[in-house]
Amino acid sequence: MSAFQDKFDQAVWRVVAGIVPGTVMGYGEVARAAGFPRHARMVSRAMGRSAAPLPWYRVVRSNRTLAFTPGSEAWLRQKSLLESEGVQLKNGKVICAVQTDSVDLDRLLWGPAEE
DNA sequence: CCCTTGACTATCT
DNA sequence: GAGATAGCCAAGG
Repeated sequence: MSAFQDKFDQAVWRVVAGIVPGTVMGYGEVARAAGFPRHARMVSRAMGRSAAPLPWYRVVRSNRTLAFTPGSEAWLRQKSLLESEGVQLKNGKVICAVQTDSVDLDRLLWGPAEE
C-alpha cells in the first residue's frame, strides 16, 4: 500500500465522515478539503476502500447531480438515502442542500488533527 | 512500461 | 442545455 494512498484514504474518509447530515459535497470539494485538489476521481476509489461505512451518498458531482447513471440501482439508492437525510431533490438533482463550501468543515476536521 | 479505465471537472461547440 | 473534448492522476491489466 503506497504511502500516498494511505494518507489520501484517511484524509478522504475523515472529510466524508464529517459531512454534516442534510448537506452534500462535491468530489472536487472533498478532494480539496482532504488536501488533494486534483484528485476528485481518487475520492471514489478511496471510499470504495473504506472498511467503515461512510456516508458516500452525501458526495455528489460538481453540478449537484447524483454520482451515478440516472436510473441505475446505485443512483436510486443514493437518491433514497439523501432524501431520508433531509436533502431535497428535483429529478435527481440536489436543489436544497446546505453549501458547506468546506469552510466550517475544514476547521472542524483539520483543527485538532495531527500533522 | 504502455494502455485503458474511472462514483471527476471545466470548457467549448 | 446537451454532446464532445481535453485535462486530470492513480490503479490495474
